[in-house]
Amino acid sequence: MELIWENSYGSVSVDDICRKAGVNKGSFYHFFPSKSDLTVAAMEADWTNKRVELDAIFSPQLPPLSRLEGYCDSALRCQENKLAAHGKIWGCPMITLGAELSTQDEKIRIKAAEILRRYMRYLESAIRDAQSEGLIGDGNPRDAAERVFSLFQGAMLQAKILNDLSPLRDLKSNFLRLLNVQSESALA
Amino acid sequence: MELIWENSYGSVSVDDICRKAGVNKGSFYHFFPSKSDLTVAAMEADWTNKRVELDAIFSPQLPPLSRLEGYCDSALRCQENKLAAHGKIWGCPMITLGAELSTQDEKIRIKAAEILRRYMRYLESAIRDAQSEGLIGDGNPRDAAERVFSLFQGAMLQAKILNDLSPLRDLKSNFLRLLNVQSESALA
DNA sequence: TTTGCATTTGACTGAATAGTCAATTAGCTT
DNA sequence: AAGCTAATTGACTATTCAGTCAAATGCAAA
Repeated sequence: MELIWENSYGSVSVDDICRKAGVNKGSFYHFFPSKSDLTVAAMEADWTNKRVELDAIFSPQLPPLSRLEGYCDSALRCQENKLAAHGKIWGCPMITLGAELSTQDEKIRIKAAEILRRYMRYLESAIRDAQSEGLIGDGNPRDAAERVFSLFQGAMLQAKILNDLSPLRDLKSNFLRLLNVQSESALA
Repeated sequence: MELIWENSYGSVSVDDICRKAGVNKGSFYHFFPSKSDLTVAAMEADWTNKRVELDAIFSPQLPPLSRLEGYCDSALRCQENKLAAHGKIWGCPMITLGAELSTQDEKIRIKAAEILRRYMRYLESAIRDAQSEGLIGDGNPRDAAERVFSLFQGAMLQAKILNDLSPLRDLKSNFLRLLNVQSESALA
């Protein structure tokens, strides 16, 4: 996952993966029928790791808008680290894989779509809670989550391509704009 | 450009490109030092083509919010065509290339960033005109263009990965939400 | 200790890869 | 027609690629 995330699916060879994993090629193909299948498995494993952090960020114990704020902060921190360590913004691995392979590899596309939907579920639930507290405007929370996530993904990608974190810094206030925030104080 | 857009940079070989162009490999390398350089040239050529259409969509003769609407419509139509013809949503070629190669190929990253900035200039000017007519809220129009474009890119990518046009259908109203539209009638 | 299966090994294949090059051809200028 | 340069040709290299396989090893249960 690290190799593919840092570079790209197309530029990473099975030999590269085996070298990094300290494994022979025969072992690789003993467990995975193809590079594509390994990638799907790596995507799922990445989700399993990430989930722990996300469950904490989106804990229902936290005020709903703080959850969204925490999510933006964590994304910014993550990319700050990549930039500091490697000089490059890596973006979101699911999006990167999806952008590269959605037209070519249906299994990878489906897995990316599946995981993105899981991400959106966190947003949806935070939005629903925020609505019930009267913090933001009404409307289908799933649609709202979808558009907030679009903005998030887009900002992430823009940051990657411009190699500049600023699109990620304004994310918090742009989320609220998109959610018809009820009082300006929520922005504080 | 077509090959790379439909597939990906990594999956298209110089041989593929030569075959499609009806050209020998020697000729290719007579004009371009590498596949990467050809890609940069193809990106610029793609912009030159696209520009004609964009100049029409964003004509200052049109009401500013109609320009944004026209842009959303044209993006939707474009992806509808790809879906109908090839069964897949192709997304935006600059974003696709940028997502795949920004960490690996600096020349391509810079060209993608340059062209994305040109796109944003259309948005910025429409937003500034809309502000001066009192149609939308004030605020730095460049920042507003950046966030509208983030949403646009994100929706495009989400459509590609989900292989479903619906994120593109709500784009128009989500633009306005992001721009603090002054009257609901602007949504009509 | 023996049986049996899961895992590991590393050499191997055949195809594809980016890029080279000397020789040929085309087309323009004088 | 002669001369010159730009463009074209296609065979060539050396490397890398995904994927295979028969043989060897590890390991756990009986």
